[in-house]
Amino acid sequence: MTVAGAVDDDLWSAIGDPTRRRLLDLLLLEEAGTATSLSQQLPVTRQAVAKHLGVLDRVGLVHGTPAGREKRYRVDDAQLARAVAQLASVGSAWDARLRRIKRIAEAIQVARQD
Amino acid sequence: MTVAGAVDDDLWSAIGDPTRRRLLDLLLLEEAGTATSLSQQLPVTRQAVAKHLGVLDRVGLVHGTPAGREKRYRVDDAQLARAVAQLASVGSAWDARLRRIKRIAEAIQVARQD
DNA sequence: TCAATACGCAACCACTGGTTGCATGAAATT
DNA sequence: AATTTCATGCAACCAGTGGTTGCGTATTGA
Repeated sequence: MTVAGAVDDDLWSAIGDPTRRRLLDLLLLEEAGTATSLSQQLPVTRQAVAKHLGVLDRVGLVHGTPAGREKRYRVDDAQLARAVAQLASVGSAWDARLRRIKRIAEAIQVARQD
Repeated sequence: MTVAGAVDDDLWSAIGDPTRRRLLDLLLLEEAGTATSLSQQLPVTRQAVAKHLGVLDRVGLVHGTPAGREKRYRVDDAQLARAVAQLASVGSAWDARLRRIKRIAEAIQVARQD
């Protein structure tokens, strides 16, 4: 099994952006949020957040429902769980390869220094 | 502890690119490689690979040493282990939050469908 | 009714992943 | 020794994207 499958690429690129990660963070904390409410807790404009919510919505990690004059976004738990699983999968694959080359011992020690 | 710390962003952006992930993959498999040798196993040009190796080198995930007319790159095991650890950390943080909202049960089942 | 607020669209800028083209330097061949 | 080959590096260029500002529109509430 190859670590970097083409299927996961959109998911990765969605999760790969720091602003989008923080967005998911906020949505997990607050259960729901609009572009403007979220933008107030981030160092970017409302429009930037709106674009990000757009790509997250397109990938399915988030779902937005119009509520009057505002559009409320929520995390799609199943999709995020799926994403987390893929994260873990890539990580463990690399980990396994590092371990297989038997240089993992010192590597872990150095990695624990931060 | 916040999931998306500013410190990790360069590491994430390095790992976030699909081509760079595949590059790391290849380097883990073959122990070492040059821009040209790696580009032959990827659907991108040698120059693109060279640029990617440049950013991976700058972040420290990879290290290139000149050997005659070619420049041989190897993975930095410690750094990659560190990166994998951060991957896992973000994943488990999200996982914990999903779990804490107690909707995790069905989410996992749906996620297992692929 | 009218002001405030939340959204969407469009134009614009900077950066980045990708390309092609060319120049340079080391290796190998004759 | 001279030449050809091969790997690298640099520069220009293009497309996509994260970010901004500006404006128009619709819903809410005074």
